Amino acid sequence: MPELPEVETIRRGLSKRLIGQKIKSITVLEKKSFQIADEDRIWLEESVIKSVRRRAKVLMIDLDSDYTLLFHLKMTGQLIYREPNSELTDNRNFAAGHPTGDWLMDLPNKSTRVYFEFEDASKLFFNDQRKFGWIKLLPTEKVMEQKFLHELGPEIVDFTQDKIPEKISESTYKQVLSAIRRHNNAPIKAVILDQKVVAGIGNIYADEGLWGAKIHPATVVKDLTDRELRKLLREVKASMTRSIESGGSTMQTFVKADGTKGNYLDLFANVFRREGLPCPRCQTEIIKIRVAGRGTHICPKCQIKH
DNA sequence: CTAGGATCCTGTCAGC
DNA sequence: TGCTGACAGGATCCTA
Repeated sequence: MPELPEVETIRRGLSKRLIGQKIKSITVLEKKSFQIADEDRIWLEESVIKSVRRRAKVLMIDLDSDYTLLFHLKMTGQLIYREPNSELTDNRNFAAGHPTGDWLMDLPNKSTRVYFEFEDASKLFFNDQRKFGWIKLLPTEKVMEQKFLHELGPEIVDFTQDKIPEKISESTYKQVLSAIRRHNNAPIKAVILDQKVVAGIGNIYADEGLWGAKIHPATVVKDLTDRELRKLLREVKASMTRSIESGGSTMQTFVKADGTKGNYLDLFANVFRREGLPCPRCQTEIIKIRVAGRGTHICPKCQIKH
């Protein structure tokens, strides 16, 4: 579920709240979600959080023990930070990730897999309905050697900057285009979802970018020009930027000011989960199809297969 | 090497 | 009201 913009939103939110905090205790309710050996726990308890980083969809919390906690939220992960004795919507609190009502519930609940308590009595809950997500611990200097991080393709731009860069660098274009072209017979949507080709694109931003570039997701790579592929990367980047700048999938966007439930996709999405609604460009009804084994949303008029 | 499908899990929703 | 199957904002593993 959470893609690069969602994880970046979490990074920004937790960075403000966690740096300098000392871990007092960790409660593991689901072993599968906490892939850390008992003997390595000494690197966690009593350690202080130094920084919060991100690479692709992986969140990294660096500790003063020179170990790093790694989080992957996969489809249904959430991170929920709560101050003691505070109202749920108090802006000292923070929740982001898969948008469900867990954000507003007493915690831990049945989806809570692991939670951390800090010295000031604040808590960080890792909730994950489907249990695909995980937490790992590695020496900080070994983090980037891990296969799943080492093999990642480039990010389109550096989204961790406060001011997100306007332009994609020429070296990134070249690197990503040559990686895309290694999959000449595959549908373009499948290729941009491959984290080894380009890091951080998931189902939402794939659909949004393809709509922006007017490319049918089932078009095979060899039928696309470099110009079309460059346009696609620009559109993905624009959609991700709008998502991050609108606050992403946070509790603040989930609960509207009048108390009703909002949908953060409304803040930036043109096609994703909008089947049956008019295309914002040509008013044709958006349809849902299957491409690369994933639900896929397109405008059947704007996005014609080559 | 690439391409495509099954798989890990829990919950929800449409259709009978 | 059950029940059943499809599906879900991810990525790996297996086979051809």
